[in-house]
Amino acid sequence: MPELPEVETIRRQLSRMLVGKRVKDIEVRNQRSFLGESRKIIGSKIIGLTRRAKILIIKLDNNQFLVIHLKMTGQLVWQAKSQKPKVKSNKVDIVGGHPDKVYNQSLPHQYTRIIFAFDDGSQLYFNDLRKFGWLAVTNRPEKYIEHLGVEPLSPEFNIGKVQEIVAQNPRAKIKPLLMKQEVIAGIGNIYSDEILLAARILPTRSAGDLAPEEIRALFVAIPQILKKALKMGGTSRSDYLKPDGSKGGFMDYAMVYGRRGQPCKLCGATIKTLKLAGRTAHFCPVCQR
DNA sequence: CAGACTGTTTCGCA
DNA sequence: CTGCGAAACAGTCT
Repeated sequence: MPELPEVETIRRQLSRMLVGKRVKDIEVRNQRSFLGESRKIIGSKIIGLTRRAKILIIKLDNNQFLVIHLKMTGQLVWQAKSQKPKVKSNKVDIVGGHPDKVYNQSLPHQYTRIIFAFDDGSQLYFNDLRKFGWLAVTNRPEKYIEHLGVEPLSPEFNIGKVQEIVAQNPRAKIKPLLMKQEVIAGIGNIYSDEILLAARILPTRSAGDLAPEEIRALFVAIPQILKKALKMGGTSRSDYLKPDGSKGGFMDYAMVYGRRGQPCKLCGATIKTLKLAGRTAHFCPVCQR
């Protein structure tokens, strides 16, 4: 699924496409993908999009909100009036997981769970192969985000905050800690691996064992990696697409993620993996200590 | 062919 | 506290 850079990319693109449009109709093709009552936003106008962690929040003009979590395989693909479907493959190498081809077909398709129609004839498709993602209509979007930790690209994310996080979780392994949404919001498996390489820290290290200079390296690496990914439009491994149907470009820049057995781009040593908290951690045994 | 894997999150249990 | 496994689900990889 999209992590913070992917969701932020989607937010920026969708803002341009959706703000000012009125919701004309909503087709719920999979009931479990939709929470709340869709009729509460039919006829309402979209006035803004915000993001918290990996959650997208669309504000409407009647004090209702559409809250979206794409989870593992969710996509939001927008299509202008009477245009041909824009989902198309490009020359990104697929490393594994889900191939393009299940999603590379005209819309809607068998994985299209929700379809929004707007007053200008454009449409927004929510596709989700594994059905883990969801959309919710609510007048209290806070309840979906109040448990989340600091936003890593906000001013509140400073060196003191990182020191505090480490001090409060001394026994936690650093990779699972980075992915803990109630601690730092928005980092998932890909970027935790990339951040730890940039900071030269092994994923198995305990937070409490980090030297002050390593804590500083982490503080620098977190926004640095996330901003770089944002600049590339996010990472497309297989499922993730930007709302215009194109792919993110970060995968080509990944230093460790998805590169098991390949040479480290920094030192040439072979990239290794191990399982940590149920997730695969990729790391360079030479660069990271 | 079976079992292991996959970008997430939450919950129960050890 | 910490961490693991399982559960939502569907498809590919080994």
